[in-house]
Amino acid sequence: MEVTNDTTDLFRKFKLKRNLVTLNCTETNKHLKCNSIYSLSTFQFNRSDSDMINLCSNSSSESLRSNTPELFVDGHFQESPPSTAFYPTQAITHQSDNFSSQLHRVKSFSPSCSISSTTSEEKEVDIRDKGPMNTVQSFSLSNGTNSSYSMTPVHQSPSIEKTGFSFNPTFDFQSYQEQDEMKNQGNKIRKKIQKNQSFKHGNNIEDDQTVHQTPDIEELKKHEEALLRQIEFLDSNVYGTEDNYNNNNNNNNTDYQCLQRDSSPSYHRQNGLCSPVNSYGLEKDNILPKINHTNNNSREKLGECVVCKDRATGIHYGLLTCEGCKGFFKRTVQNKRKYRCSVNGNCVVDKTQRNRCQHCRFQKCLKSGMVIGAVRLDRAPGGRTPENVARLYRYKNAQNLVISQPSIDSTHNFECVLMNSCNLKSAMEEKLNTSLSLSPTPTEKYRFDQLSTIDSMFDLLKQLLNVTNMEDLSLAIKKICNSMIDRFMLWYKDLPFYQRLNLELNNQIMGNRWSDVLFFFVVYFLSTNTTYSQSYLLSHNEHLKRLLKYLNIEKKNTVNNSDDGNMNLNDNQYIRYITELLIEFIHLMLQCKLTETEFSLISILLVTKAEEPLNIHIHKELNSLENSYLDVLQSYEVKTYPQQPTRMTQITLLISQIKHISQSLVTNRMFFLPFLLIPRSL
DNA sequence: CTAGCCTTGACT
DNA sequence: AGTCAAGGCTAG
Ligand SMILES: [Zn+2]
Ligand SMILES: [Zn+2]
Repeated sequence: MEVTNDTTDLFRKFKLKRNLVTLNCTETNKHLKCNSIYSLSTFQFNRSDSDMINLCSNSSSESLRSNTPELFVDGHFQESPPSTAFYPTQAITHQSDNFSSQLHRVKSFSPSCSISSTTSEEKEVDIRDKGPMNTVQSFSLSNGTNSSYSMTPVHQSPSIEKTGFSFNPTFDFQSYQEQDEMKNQGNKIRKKIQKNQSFKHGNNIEDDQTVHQTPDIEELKKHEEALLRQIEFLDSNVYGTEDNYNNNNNNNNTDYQCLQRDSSPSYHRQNGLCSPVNSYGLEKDNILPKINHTNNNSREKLGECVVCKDRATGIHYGLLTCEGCKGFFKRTVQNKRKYRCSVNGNCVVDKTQRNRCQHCRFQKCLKSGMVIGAVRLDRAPGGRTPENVARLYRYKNAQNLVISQPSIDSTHNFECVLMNSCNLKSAMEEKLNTSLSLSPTPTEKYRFDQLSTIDSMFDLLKQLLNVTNMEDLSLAIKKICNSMIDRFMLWYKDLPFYQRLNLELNNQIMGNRWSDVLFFFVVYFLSTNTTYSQSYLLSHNEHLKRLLKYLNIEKKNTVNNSDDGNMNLNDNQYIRYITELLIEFIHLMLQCKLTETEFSLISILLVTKAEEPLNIHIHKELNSLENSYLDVLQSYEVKTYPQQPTRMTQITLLISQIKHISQSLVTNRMFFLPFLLIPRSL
């Protein structure tokens, strides 16, 4: 491929059709590198000839993790599609039809891939970006030796149109870029950590860009496969115990219920190669109102718009909606319009009033589950819904079915609960209560992708980084805790065993374990964020300084409420004690340098530990669950850190410390303590 | 801007 | 040929 410096020339070499870029490559024995600036979006490679094309991920550690950037529209995050490989049991993911074995690694969200061709014939490689934008955003090409070229579709000369790029000129590409940049910071940090102690000992990925990545990948693949096998075993094991349990207790009428294991949505274990046909999981029987017998008019039988109750014309952007809401949603997303509610954000959205407030209408669209990513960036009409969007539909639909009880109603004013007292526990309880009883309004659960929970948690915490004023911080912490709890619940509900445990138990676990997980997240955030020096994190003075400042503010804000505002002398002693503990814990975390696998396993272990006084059978059930995950962790440690035989013990210690500290923080109403350390300067 | 109607294009 | 869910067009 003749490479020139002229980007428009480069563009001519790319035929773009919808989300498809065709790269014609005639280079011999050279390596071409394609990097998406969305460093973490997915690529799928199709090749049109039968020659061998090697596709390698440049940074193998990356493949373990996916982070598709989120869209930010009108004050709300739109979820990105479920990712792969973060939670062990979900490591197997959808895979495109065309490739299976060869591209196994690549399909899992590798940020950058290299293509090497071995013949001199012209090659055609289709690069299909499966990222959230559903479009190839940008590529940089390098021929592996000296020069590299980058292409960004925006702000290019009109000649691009020849190639089929038809971006909306007003599309603010830059800002999307920046947002992604920001959102990915947390991952960069973790990336760094992984690089330091990745699976290959001392194999620096970056030094080795063009050749010999294969061993890395092989290694990783093996490792992943091993983990998967283990997990499959784990699953069957859990099923087994369940069966045993059921067999042994046919006569016992306990409150334990085996939740429809067989009808569990298949997306959990969807082992790739799902045909795109009807794969949304949008089974009409489930989502359409059953009115067929009353009115068989061909127009009416679709039902009513989920958003405004007008007559629906089909499924648009993932939801059964009317033409109006469809168009409105499309215009809003295409033009990136921002609305503001002139009242209080609670306007009624129905057929007659839907045009009164655009803000509230769009909010309802989002809350109901319309998918921003389904609005095509390239505006190409026709065709089928791409897999990444279909996956989202599937995901939402599954959520819809799994959570039989309506979940957290985000319009409910939990913030008040948090503002008035620091007692997060009551807020949590309230959340759980409402989540059990309240109306079936679709909720925030739709807005956010389960599998990037960790990232979204980190995004929340990142908001605290630049707070300089203690008063703001105090407010922000409460807000963020609130959101984190929501996300925690979503995270939990997507764990593989959620559907197997009964609702009561699940709620009990969520109600008792949220603090452990949140606390762990925060400290993990602190310990992996490179902006903090070790001396800062371990300084008693810094801890106490911030804490006292915070308590003063709190005191001021709660003059009338002596219940929360009064810190007595005992508290002073407690403060010393807890600070000591916390610092010790942070120290341990810094030493451990947890990998993401460990991080996710620990999170799961935190919720699977059976501590509550439970029915003996349930206790057993939880125990075996915990043990299975412990086994996974154990085998992971043996494989990954053979030179650190005590690592497993260390992690067990970590877990017990987490539980101790977080419980202590909650009972003493000091849960905010670790949050105080986040701002860079106060 | 809105929303009804029309065109597209992948897939059955 | 028919279905579905994208986008486009345009009178109101
Ligand atoms: Zn509607
Ligand atoms: Zn409004």
